[in-house]
This record gives sequence, structure tokens and C-alpha cells, in this order.
Amino acid sequence: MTDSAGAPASAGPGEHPDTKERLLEATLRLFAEGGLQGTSMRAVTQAAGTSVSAANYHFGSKEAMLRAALRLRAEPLNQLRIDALEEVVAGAPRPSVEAVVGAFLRPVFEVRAASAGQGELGRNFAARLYMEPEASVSQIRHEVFEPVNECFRAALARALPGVGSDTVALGQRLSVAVLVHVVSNTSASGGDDLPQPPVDAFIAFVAAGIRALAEDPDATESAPAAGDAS
Amino acid sequence: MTDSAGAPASAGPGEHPDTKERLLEATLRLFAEGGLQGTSMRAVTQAAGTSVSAANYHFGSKEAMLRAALRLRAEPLNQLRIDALEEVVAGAPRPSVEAVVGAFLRPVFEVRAASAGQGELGRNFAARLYMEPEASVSQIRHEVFEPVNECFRAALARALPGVGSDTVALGQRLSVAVLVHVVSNTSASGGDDLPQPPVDAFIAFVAAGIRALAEDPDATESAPAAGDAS
DNA sequence: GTCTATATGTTGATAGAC
DNA sequence: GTCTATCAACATATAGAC
Repeated sequence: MTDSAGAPASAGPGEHPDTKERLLEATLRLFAEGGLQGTSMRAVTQAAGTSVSAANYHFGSKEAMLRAALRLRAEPLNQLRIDALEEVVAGAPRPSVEAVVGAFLRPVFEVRAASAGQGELGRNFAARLYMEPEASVSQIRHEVFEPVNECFRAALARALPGVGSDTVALGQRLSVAVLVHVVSNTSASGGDDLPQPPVDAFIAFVAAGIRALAEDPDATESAPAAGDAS
Repeated sequence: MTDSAGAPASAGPGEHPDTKERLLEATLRLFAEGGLQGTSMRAVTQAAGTSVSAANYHFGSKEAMLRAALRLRAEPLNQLRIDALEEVVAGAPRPSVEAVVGAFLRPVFEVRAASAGQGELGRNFAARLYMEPEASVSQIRHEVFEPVNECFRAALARALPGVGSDTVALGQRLSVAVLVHVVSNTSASGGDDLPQPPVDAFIAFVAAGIRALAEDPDATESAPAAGDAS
């Protein structure tokens, strides 16, 4: 909505990165390193080789610029996961839990592996996007990931016929939990450079956990018993 | 180490909260709401009914004050969990995975339930402590929680004889993953007020996941196969 | 020990020249 | 469209009176 009318010198057909594009790229990179409050307009615009005024001209505010950058980067991954999930559901009327969980988790690893070559843009970025507690980021995260989560729940319900919807929802949430930790524990969180286990380990963990929830719905719904049954 | 020598008017035997105590309390509360960069000395000292100078007099810097507050709040929980883990190990030479995971997770829920009455001090706090990517917070988190994690790994190794240490370590990491999400998803993360499933659901999920890792060490060590075996 | 006042730097956003 | 110069507000930290 900004490159509509009066952009005579920068609205090329897509050849060289103009100022707006450079700003988005720099925003992503610096946000990935420092989070929202840890990233200043000055740092971003300096990294983009322009000025604060240019950024405010194109986006209006710091938050708007961040939102644009986050959506730009997160939605392709978003679509990748939705496609994978729909493919699993379309391929089998009753897919395995592993297949569904794999469709949910694998694209994240693929994108991380792909962006590992072009610097660490995408590494910390996913962690920041998932973990930043700032309200604006949290809102974007919800907007972008809620369709995926819904798609995941639908696929999971297919894989687990007869299981309650709240159990399915809990399984989805805990899948995200594992995903978040995976994504954060390699770069942003503890400063540790832990070894990265293969994707299948995480899929096996999550699938077994979800099956445990499905097999014991009593624990999911309400469990006042078994306090100290040692 | 600050109330040792020259504190004639505020080092009471523990009756009324002095300035230092009020500062720690306010630091915890505001940090729980806004994170590290989102919490200023001005806001903290104003909430504590004192001035920035007093805070710097007692703690020296913003980061030092935060560190003191974090340790003050996190270490009791820390000890609770270590005790529970040691009790499980002492009670049975080969405890169940559920018992070990329960000892790891339950104290967190207990502390959250206990602090739910005294305002939302402890609710967001755990989430912030676990999720804040700031270096100083991350360092404290590591210092405080590493002993617990080590204790948990030891107990888990008891419950899973013959399982590789890296598999055990992965199980511990993913337990923390679930814990983080549980703790963050009720207040700080998405702004959603999701229903809180019982503790046993999380224990069942984690225990089953860990067993899956233990039963298939092939996936934990290295898994170059099974790319698209659909 | 605690305060007021201040030093020094940074932030996000804007005004106006070009 | 992009820049330089600037604003007002905020940050952490310190100096010195009391």
C-alpha cells in the first residue's frame, strides 16, 4: 500500500533492493539478534544504509516496520507448513500421528537449514519471533501462526479419531512447546551451543506424548487423584 | 553482603520491609510484566516508593538489582525441585519415568498455585525468567537451573538404565520445553487465557516422549534416513 | 541511608531543505 | 524519496546536600 502511486525512482520491477527492502532485511536481522526493545531505529537504518527519516517515511513507526518485516519473513514458512499438513491429510484419511507432527515440525527445520548459509538471519529470528513477549510481536505471532495451529489440530483430529478436542488442542500446544525450545535452544536462549538432534527425535517425542494424552483422556480432562501414590 | 556493617536504621531483625526489600519486590513484579528492557529503574524505584539513587546505592546497577531479585525468587523453587528429585531417587533404586518427571514439574505448579493468591507476581515471573533472551537473565537462568537439570538427568538415568546420556539429556531439554510453554502460556505469551490442564497430563506427555526417545535411540543419535517415506 | 539535582547518552519521531 | 538537524522524552548512573 506504499508503492502504489508516487514512487518514481524506487519501484523497479524487482531488480535491485531499494530502500524499503533493505530496511525490511535489516529489521529482520537486527530483530533476530536483539529482540524488539533491543533493536533501535538508528541501528536498523544504519545497517540498511539509510536514515531514520526514511524508515518512518516508509513505515510510519518502528512497530509498523517490525510488523511488516515479521510478516514478510514468517508467512512463507507459515504456508509451507500449512501445505505440508494439508498434503498429509489429503494423502490418507487417517494419517499417523508421526506424519502429522512431521508436517508440523519439518518445515521449520528446513527453513532453518536453508537460511543457515546466508548468515544467521533465520536462526535467531524464529526464536525471537516465538519467544518475544512484547505485545506487538505476540500479536503478529498469533495472527501468523494461528491458521497453522488450526490446520494442525484438524490433521491431528484425523489421526486420532474419537479423541476429545481439548486433548487434541493440548497436543498442539505441547508440539509448539517443543518447537519453541528447539528453535530457541540453538542460538538465542541460554548461550549454549548444544548439539542439534535430528528432526525425527523430536517427532518421535511429540508423537509419543500426544498418543499418551489420547490414551489417557482422564489425565487431560480432570485429574484430582494420584497425589503421592509412591 | 550488603547488610553487614553500616546499616543502623534498616537492618531490623526481619519485621517490616525496608527499602532494599521493597526494591526487590518491585523489581520482581515489574520484571514479570515488562521483561528486562521493558523495566526501568524509574518505574521500579517509584513502585517501591523510593528513588533511583537508593537502588543504585543498594545494588550498584540495574542488572545487579535484577540478578538479586531473580535469585531471591528462583532459588527456593530450585531447592524444592532438587529435594523432590532426590527423594524420588532415594525412594527407589529404579524409579519410574513418571515419578522423575513429576518431581521435576510438580514444584513449578505448586509455586504457581501458591503465588496465584498474592497477585500475579509469580505468574508472569516464571515465564519471563524462562523466556527472556537478555544475556544477564539468561545467565542467571543457567546458574540457577543447571543444578536442577543435572539432578534431573541423574534421576532420569536411574529410571532408564542402559539409555545413552545424550538421549537422557535430550529428554531433559524437552521436559524443560514443555515446562516453559506451560509456564508461559497462561499469562505472558500470546495474550490468550487458555485453560490449564492438570499436571498429570504434562507428566504423561513428557514421560511418554522420553520413553519413545529411549526405545528408539537410533533417532536420537543420528537419523539420515526416512526422508519422504510416505 | 535517602534524597534532589544533574551529567551524559539514547530513544522514537518530526520539520524542513533538497 | 531521502537527507540533516532537531525535539522532547526517556534511559542509567553519579555528585553532593542532609
